[in-house]
Amino acid sequence: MSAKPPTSLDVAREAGVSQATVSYVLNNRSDMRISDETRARVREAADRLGYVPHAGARTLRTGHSGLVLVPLVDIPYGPLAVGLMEGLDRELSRLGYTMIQYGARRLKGVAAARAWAELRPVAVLAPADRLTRQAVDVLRAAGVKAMIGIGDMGRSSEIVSTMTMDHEAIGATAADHLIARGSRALAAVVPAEDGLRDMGLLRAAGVRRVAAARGVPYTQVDLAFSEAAAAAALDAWRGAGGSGRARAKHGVFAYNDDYAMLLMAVLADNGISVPGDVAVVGCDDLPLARLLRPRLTTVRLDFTTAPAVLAQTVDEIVKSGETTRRPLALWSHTLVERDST
Amino acid sequence: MSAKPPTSLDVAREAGVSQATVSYVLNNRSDMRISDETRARVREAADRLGYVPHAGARTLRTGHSGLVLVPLVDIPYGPLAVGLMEGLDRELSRLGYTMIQYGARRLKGVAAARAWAELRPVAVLAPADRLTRQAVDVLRAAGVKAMIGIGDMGRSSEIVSTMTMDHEAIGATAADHLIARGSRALAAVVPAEDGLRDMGLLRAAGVRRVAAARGVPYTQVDLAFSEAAAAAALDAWRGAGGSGRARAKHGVFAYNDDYAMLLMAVLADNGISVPGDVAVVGCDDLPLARLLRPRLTTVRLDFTTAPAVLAQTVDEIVKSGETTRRPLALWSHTLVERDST
DNA sequence: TTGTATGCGTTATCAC
DNA sequence: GTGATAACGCATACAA
Repeated sequence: MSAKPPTSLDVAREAGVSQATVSYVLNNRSDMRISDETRARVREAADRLGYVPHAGARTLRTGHSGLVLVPLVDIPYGPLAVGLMEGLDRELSRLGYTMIQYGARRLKGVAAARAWAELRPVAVLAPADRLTRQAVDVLRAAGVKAMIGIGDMGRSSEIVSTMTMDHEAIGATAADHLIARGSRALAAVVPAEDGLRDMGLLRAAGVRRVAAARGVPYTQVDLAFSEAAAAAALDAWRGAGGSGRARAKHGVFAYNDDYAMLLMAVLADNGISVPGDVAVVGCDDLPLARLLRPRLTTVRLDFTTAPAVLAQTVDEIVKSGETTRRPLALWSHTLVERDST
Repeated sequence: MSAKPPTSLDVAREAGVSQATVSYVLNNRSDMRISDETRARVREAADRLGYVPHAGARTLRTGHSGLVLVPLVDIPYGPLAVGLMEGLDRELSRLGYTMIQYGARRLKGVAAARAWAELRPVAVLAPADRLTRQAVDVLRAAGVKAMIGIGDMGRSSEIVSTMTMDHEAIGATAADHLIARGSRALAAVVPAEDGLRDMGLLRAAGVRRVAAARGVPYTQVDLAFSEAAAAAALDAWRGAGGSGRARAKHGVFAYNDDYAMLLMAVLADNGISVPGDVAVVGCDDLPLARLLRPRLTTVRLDFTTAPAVLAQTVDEIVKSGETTRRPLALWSHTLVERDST
């Protein structure tokens, strides 16, 4: 029933001027001297008609969309990721870009990249493992200027600039603290979940490194997120002489706060005292984890500077056309000591 | 450094055919009889050049973008919301639409609607309170066919089809269960947070209604998400004769699992036994909440059918051009009894 | 200071 | 079966 959306030509007719004048006025082009009276007439006409410019047409004409595509689909959603996205959106729009989340979940591999390329974004911020050689070629051929990988696990950093997370350092920080608080045997939880396992291994490597340097025994605990799995892991650990006669106080880095909560629930069920028998460190500083008793010592990740730096980086790469790869370390971490260590 | 992206004309030249033939082949138009050999040549040429069609140009020509805009920015992110979005993305792409998240956070009110309208989406699924009369006018004028509000709180359902949540029923379910488990005094937590308060009031209304029907006293507990606030609320409640000499067993519906965890932490700190002295019911069935001891009884929300129905509804409205408003009740809830009641 | 004309990449209407 | 051509809405070089 609704008529077709008004175009700039409609506005021109309504205001009694030419289409070009409408464009000049609505884009605030100061190099074209336009009388204030004409400006007012155009603006009023546009308002009256409810005119909204057609982004596709503008993109076609100008050759750039200002779109920044952020197809972060299967990242672990939580307060941290949401905060990062919100900040990024804010900073990018401040620089004149339009941030859009478009996953194209159904498409795998290079097909997904093609779907992204159809929108002719000026930049793509995607999980690093999605930016394969082929995907990057497709995107670059489609005119994408800046491509930044998020959450590098090592390999893909060869291809594009990547926002790395030094997971090993996180594990090391936790391990250092555990030893400082008296642990004489260390363990690290590695999640069994597909998307988390790689990060878990890196964090565990940090724990192992510290354990080796300090000369304390180290155990890797592969763990699915269920009470049953945790209980089984605990039994196995006890069977191996865990907190038994060895008498060495154990320290566990639980990968993150979720796993730490799982662990502490099972430890409590089995009458193992925290931090008396076992000390536990989480990661993320989730609001919920502070409600644990004892309160959870955790590694807090700080992304506050990331959005601004990331947006700035995108802008620079877009404007300079540079193709060099930068490593981006945009976060810091702090150990927050509470009662579980 | 990179040359401009290849166009369908480039593909035509490469394949030695006309531009129109390229379009026919790449769009699989069966009404035009094209020799298999030509088809193959075109496809190969497109692949070789890394040709990707220009979405903006296609939108301009065809008059429709296939874009479904989902500017859900400040909804409470959690496993539920993420699952809903993932399902919606899947179902919409199955129907040939392209789901995009674009918040335009910086823009308020009708300015945000204008930003959405620039993309000429075919449908917009937005928080119901953002789809004001004015915003709807802007979008409709820009050719948006279907507009669906998400998370109605009552008022805006007058304007567009809205996916409602019967929050009152959730509260009532919790209250019924609490009474069945022996509670003789009910309370409902209402979050102090801006985005949650309205929902909290609706859920609390359900508790109040059941309390009145069953003739048990009812208390509304306004609560910010902090241990200090919860401790203060507990003191106030005790001062008012809470679980003291009245001896009536109390049941609390804590709004959701997060607040339930807050509550149970503070109750434990004060030596109040759950469910002995106070029974607690949460909502959402968060994985983490199962780790509580005692395990948390909760109201599980089931959105499994929502994505398919929502996508189907969008498709029907788009294709029929209907403007009637439908109420959409796309979820169900179940009480999951555990140990806290 | 304002208007005219052209082209961006695509699809669709017509001839051939 | 295939190819030339127009039109979508906008921005801009150029003419007036």
